[in-house]
Amino acid sequence: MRIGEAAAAVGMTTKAIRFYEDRGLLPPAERSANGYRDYAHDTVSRLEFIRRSQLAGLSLAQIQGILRVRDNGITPCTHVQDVLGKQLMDLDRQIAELTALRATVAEHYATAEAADPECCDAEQICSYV
Amino acid sequence: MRIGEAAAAVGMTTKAIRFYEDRGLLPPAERSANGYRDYAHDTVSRLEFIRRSQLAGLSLAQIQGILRVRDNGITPCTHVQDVLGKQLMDLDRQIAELTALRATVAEHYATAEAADPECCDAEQICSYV
DNA sequence: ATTGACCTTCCACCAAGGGGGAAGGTCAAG
DNA sequence: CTTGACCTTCCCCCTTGGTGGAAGGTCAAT
Repeated sequence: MRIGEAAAAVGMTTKAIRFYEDRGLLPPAERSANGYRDYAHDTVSRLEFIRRSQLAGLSLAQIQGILRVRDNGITPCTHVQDVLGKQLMDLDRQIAELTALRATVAEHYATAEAADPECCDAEQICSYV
Repeated sequence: MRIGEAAAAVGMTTKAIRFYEDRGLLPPAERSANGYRDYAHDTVSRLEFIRRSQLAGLSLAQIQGILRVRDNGITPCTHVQDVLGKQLMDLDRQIAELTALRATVAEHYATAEAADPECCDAEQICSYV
């Protein structure tokens, strides 16, 4: 199948598919006699795996790591578990950071609600932040 | 004061200060006879305001908006409250998104822990994602 | 007079994940 | 035989918040 069909099959753009090939997430495509990329059906599975992984918030680099393991003939289960574990820790860290930031901003907001606008000192631009 | 002194006073790089000027967060600097930027003391306050605002997670565009209001001679209190309110909503949205993503990833992770590695189907690369 | 520490401008680069569009080749249908 | 829909490679563009370096000017101290 040609790149446009593969793209339509998984709901990606042809640009994205070429980009993934360029980044090493897809092996260099087979070519038809006219030079067009010619994909086997398993490429669709691979693209769908990339999509599922992205939905799990994995970066292309992480996805590439998993695919490389699979391409070496090893079942990537252990590696995937590692990556998912790291991803969980990373998400927890991000959520904690955002939650802390939210508390700070909420505090500023409460100050701004309670304060007297006339007390604004031009020197420090704004005392609520 | 010269740019290096201003930078040292607030713990920024000279690069960052020129960048802020370029982005319109600072007015075009006064120049000494030799062409060097020559800052008045209130620039330091302005830079500190920028820093405080960044610590509250505001983007340079948002900070610029606040400074523009202040530069128009208006006390930016109301505008700042608006921006902080938007920031709170934005943070809540981001936290909700990350929390939902975390739940998804945790589910994948639990599946991976419970599943039999031998059931791995090469066709779909990895059934845990 | 020359070194060193400043300063100036401008241009390039980084993360991530692609999108836009040019210039050109290929192929089937009307 | 020409039109339209594909495909190819190529390079530039976007976001945000800067950083790095080159090429050159300025100034105080040695």
